Amino acid sequence: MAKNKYQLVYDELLETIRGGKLEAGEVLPSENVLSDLYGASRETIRKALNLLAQNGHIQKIKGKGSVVLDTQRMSFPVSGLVSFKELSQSFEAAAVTKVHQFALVKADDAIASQLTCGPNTEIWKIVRSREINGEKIILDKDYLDKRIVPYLSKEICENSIYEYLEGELGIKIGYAEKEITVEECTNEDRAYLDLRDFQHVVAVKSYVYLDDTTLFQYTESRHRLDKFRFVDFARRGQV
Amino acid sequence: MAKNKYQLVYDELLETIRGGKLEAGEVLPSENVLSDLYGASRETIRKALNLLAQNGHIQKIKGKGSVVLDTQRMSFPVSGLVSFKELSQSFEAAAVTKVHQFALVKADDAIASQLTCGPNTEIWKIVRSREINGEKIILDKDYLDKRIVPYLSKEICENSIYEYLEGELGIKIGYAEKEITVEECTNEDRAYLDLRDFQHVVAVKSYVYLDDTTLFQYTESRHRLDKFRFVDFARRGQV
DNA sequence: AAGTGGTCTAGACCACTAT
DNA sequence: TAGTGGTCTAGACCACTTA
Repeated sequence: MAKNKYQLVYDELLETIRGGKLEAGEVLPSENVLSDLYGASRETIRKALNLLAQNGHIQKIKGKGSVVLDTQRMSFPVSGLVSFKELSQSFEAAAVTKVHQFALVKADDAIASQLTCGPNTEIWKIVRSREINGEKIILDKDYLDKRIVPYLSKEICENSIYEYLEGELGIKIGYAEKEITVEECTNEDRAYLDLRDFQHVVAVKSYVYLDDTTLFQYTESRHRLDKFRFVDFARRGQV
Repeated sequence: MAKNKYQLVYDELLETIRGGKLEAGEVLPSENVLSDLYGASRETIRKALNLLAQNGHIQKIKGKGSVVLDTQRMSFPVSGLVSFKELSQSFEAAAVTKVHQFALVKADDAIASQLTCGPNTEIWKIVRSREINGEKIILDKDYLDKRIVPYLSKEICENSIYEYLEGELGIKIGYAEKEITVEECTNEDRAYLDLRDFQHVVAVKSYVYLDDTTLFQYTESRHRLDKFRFVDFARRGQV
């Protein structure tokens, strides 16, 4: 559970916002009031509020207060680091994962360059398709460094790999670099996806790092054009 | 100028990283050392370091220090809020902006719903194409609320609107919501862009807000498929 | 054991917004 | 003028890494 005081404040405030107890446009209690309310220093309260601001839930206005933003407008953010399982829960749609390939392979040149590891490094290779409302829409190709993930199974891949890594293995994921481009369909895309007559797919390539800056995963997620949507919340300056 | 102490520290540290004085993998001086160095309290130093971490320049590791990340790997980030002009400067390519439409119009229903303003509100409508290396690749359609931007000219649009808003008018942009999807080409796309025989474009829709949560701009940026690239840096937890 | 970053405090002064 | 958020300080204790 949230053992840090600022995370606790963050969670509770987010809940009151999400729960609709505060409408968009209303202001949160002032920092001093919250400070008394939670028995926390003002800086600790500010830490929680700044997190809410970063994630697009409030806007802090000098002299006024912390205004609640309309978070429904764009609905859920696909931004940041979220796994497919977390995503599909927002969908509320029937999502089915099918594992097409699951193997432990030696890194060839292509993989080695993506994971910046030596050739012959042992790598888990997983190919999965994601079916939503009866159509195979997304093709996920994952490569995981076995030195970091010693064990894996087909069953885990049918569920959520992230859930396993963070929950079971206690692996702490630090950050990721993502690139979104549009590429021509490959034969692999056509084999595993319901592509209709689209000539292109949206390719999302992710490099995932541990807390200690170790690169341990490369993922290529290929989406059918018409079903792709990416939402982002961005701030101009820094918080 | 950076009048805040933590911004000054941020700028200087970023410069030493960018300038190559620190290689990827090396560690910054510890927070206590930087604290002495800059004559600032440790919390102030931490504020600067957390900004560097958020923006993907360093990774802070407990017990070790602040490790410099390889920021070249993905090259420039298109993420966050950047205008086309800032972007094209990174390109180093010949970028030409052509203004196709520049007019003050009354909001019709379509625009009014995007800008959540009443009908008949006065809106600047600008349509521009962006040419890179001799090809018209991007079509930008901007709608700006005249109540916020009282004056605008074709010349300004040929340059950077953001530069004008922030520099000349002193408008403080707070945040933006962005959505990336793929759409079928319209006749407008075909008229203004060198589309070859692509059937789709990447559509980036942005809603831009002021510091005080006023929505004042809606922009639709339409990119030719093969030239689109979006790079993102994401952290799992919060900083 | 020494050094690192992570959390938290109690207080200060400032700039801005409301009235 | 009173209240708000923004910056900054000096100090404390903790968890973690390294030697």
